[in-house]
Amino acid sequence: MKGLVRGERSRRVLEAVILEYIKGGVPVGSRAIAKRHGLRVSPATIRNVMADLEELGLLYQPHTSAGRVPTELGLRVYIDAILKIQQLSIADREQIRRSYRGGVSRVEGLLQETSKVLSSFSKQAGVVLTPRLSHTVLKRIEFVWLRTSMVMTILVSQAGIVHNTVFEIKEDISQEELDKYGRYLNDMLQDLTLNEVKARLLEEMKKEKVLFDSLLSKALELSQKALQENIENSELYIGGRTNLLDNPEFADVEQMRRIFNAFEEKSKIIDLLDKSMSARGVNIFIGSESELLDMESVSFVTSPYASGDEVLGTLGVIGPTRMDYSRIIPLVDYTAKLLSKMLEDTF
Amino acid sequence: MKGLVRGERSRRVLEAVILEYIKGGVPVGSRAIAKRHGLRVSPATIRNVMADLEELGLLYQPHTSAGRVPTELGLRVYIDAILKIQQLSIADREQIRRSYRGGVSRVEGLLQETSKVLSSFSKQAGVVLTPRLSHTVLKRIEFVWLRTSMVMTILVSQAGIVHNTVFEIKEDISQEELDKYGRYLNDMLQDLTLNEVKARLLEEMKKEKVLFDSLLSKALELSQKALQENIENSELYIGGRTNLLDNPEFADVEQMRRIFNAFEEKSKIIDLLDKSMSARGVNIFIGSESELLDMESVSFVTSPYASGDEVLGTLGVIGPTRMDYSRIIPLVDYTAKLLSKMLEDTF
DNA sequence: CTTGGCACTCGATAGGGGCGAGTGCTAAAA
DNA sequence: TTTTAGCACTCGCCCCTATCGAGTGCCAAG
Repeated sequence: MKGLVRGERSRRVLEAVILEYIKGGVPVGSRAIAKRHGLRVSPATIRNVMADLEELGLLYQPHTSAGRVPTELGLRVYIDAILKIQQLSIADREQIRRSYRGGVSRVEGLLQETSKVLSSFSKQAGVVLTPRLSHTVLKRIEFVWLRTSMVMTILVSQAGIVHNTVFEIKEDISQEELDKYGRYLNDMLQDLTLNEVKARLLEEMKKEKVLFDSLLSKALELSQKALQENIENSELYIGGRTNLLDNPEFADVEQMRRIFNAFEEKSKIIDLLDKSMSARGVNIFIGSESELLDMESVSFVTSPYASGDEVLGTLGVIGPTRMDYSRIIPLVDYTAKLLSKMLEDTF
Repeated sequence: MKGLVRGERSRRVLEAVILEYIKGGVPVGSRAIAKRHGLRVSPATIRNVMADLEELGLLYQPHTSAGRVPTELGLRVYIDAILKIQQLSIADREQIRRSYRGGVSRVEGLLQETSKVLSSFSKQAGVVLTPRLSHTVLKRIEFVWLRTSMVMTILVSQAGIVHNTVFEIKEDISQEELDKYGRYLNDMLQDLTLNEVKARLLEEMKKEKVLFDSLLSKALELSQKALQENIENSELYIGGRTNLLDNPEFADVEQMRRIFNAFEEKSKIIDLLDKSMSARGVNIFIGSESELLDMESVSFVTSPYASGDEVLGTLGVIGPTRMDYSRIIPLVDYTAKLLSKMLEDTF
């Protein structure tokens, strides 16, 4: 990939085109580049270089007499080989931390706040994927009697996420009895991940068939039911959708509709974020790379966040391919680390 | 209000203009009305009537040589005095009920699903306001030890809504102890509304000062903390935002941005829905009536929903003032009743 | 290899003309 | 008195054309 752009000058020109394009959003011409960016050559020379870059597929012209616009590949090369990722400035970091003042008293709130921080600092949309229950450690399970034969189960994960499910049971069970099951299960299942819990339950149920211990058996049955529903859910917080409306490339309504549909649908975005959960550090998807087909001009910058060793979820920024990567990449990186730290400190 | 439109014919014409306008979204002319709508008079006559209606402020002309468009007042008169609200068809009702199949296992899910149902049947945005905790009956309170000095409180309301708060306490308390407090409080507080609970706690704390029963005192202190944060929260589920993009009146981006900002902000919409919570039956806010200033061309159709006698929250449809009230009003009405029934049956 | 010059391309913008939907008014008909 | 037909008029919309200018590619000279 790095070999794609040979000369130092080519690289400078590519960078210049991209910077100008990110700033202005319109195709950039040779003159503009020759003037700014201190390349001490004439526009004509720039034009030659640009023609080369176009041949390589890094730039393209919307029409014959227009300036150049970077292609996805061009952006990719820029990000991988040219952009030097800087630290976020002290001032920015301070300001981000300040956004969290006022104390956040629920993980859900913390995550939601994070999506807002991401959006307001990037001027794009911010997203935060909540931990998938199946990978997190169970902290507590609780049964609540609602009405005859209806029981609610509440699961609390190590990270402080609370899930609940309501379901019907064949015969009524009193709250006292439910409490007993709860105590029993809490002793047995604490500090296992939900996937382990599931396995453990199956195991115990087998034994149980032999022992006919009805307390245990009922407890197992209950928790089994509760787990079925809860384990694969994952929520997505989205902040600053409206920021996207300010991007001139989405003035065309059709494009806009696609993105907002994806926001509403969520599942596609969740899938994408899920993928980047296993990667370490910041991940970037430019335009069609995300394979969210029909999302040509949208980029994602994502990073997983964790608590201790346990990777919990992913957060990121969604914006037009033409976004200020040099600022957003460090932003996402820092925010992920900060969130990780906050989760660690609290839970 | 009813007196505003005297003649039977005036009324018919107003109705005709509104129906045509709702259908087409463009100013409607005298010819169109004379042709359809079986008023057996000439366009010229219609024009005279229209001129009268315009003088009354029920219609207006965007410009001299255009047709007429209903004003907010015109819509108001139409809804209050002309529109006969019909029942939703059996087929529609059946289909709505069917949308809820597949079992909904959490109230949150049920409410969210309802916002989707509202949006997909209205082709507009659907909203559902979750019960405000302060008015609902407490079903259960639970404390979970997270780490040294950090405790999570989980509140379950009668209606099956689960809230949680995390807070720091001065000295560490073991899970066993927390359980004890929980049991104690559950006995004491069950079946009071959270407002009553709050009052009760204060009362007990006074006694407590005298008795120096440290179990009770700590329990009270804990729950006090938990309540502070939780009691006034109210969430808003919004479904089908993108439906609004299809309305030609929002082709202009500025208008769109305002609405989506309100969706993001939420608090304004929550306030509005809150207001209509005390009203009985369907409530309609046309354009500026909502006093969500800068929301001129947006209407709300809302209705409270309940479980038993207890009014829990509000749901509704948000769309352009030009929406099909004759369909949406019964839709909102039916959905509110259906949701009420489902909540009642489950919790 | 670089540069200035130059012809050329093509989108964006503005102006002008015609079209047609719809009006208000008037005078005749009911 | 009310309704209707007729008619002149208004004005947004659409299409066409002309103009403008940013930016290009190419060529020949440095």
